[in-house]
Amino acid sequence: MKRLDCTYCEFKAQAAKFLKKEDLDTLASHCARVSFKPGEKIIRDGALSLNIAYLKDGIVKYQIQGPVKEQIMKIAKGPIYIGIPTTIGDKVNHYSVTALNICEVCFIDADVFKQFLYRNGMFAYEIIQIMSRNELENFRTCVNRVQKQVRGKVAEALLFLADEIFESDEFTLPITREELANLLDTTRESACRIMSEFAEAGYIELKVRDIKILKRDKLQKISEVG
DNA sequence: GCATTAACCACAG
DNA sequence: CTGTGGTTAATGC
Repeated sequence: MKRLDCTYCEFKAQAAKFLKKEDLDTLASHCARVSFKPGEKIIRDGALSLNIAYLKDGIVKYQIQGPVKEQIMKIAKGPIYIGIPTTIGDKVNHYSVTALNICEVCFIDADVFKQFLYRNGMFAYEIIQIMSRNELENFRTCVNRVQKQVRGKVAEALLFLADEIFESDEFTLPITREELANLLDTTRESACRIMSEFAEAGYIELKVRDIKILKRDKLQKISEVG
């Protein structure tokens, strides 16, 4: 197995910058790096979790089993921690995380991770900050999902993908229409229709999965107003 | 009433 | 898996 060197990892988390050399060595020896292909599950709902998953690179979707069907919670991109709540919060995973493209993941021994939290205040603070921001964002997306109209949600999602995930106004949708609809709490038909509508209006260029944002200001407006 | 929004159904590439 | 069209129910003037 290839030896890891966390000290010089270019995908290192912000929090890990507060770890000393010896801690990083400890981290390296209690950490496994795994590569995932699109569609593979990095975190499996219901499975025992003894490691904190850190997504070094790649795009993933979070999904959770609801009373009716599996729900996509969000799309996110590395480098980020993807498994803190599910590993610290319980022994068993409460959600799944699936790779949408090639993903590089480090699985950190949960006990080692906890030791860092206990002993290193700066490290712990960084983690708390990440968790706090996540919660704020969750509140935000929660109201948006409930109060925005579908048109606004689609516009928002397209801008989110362009700005946060691909950092480009031209990108390929990493999920099906069905999944996008699920993420936005609507139906495939509505999502399809609204995207066609945007294309018709010249706000975007649409070639099935390939999307190009042409009138960002219009989408911004629609996203805000609903 | 009338318009708008969005889900549901059906069907064709 | 996508894209559309028709229908229907709910909601707001």
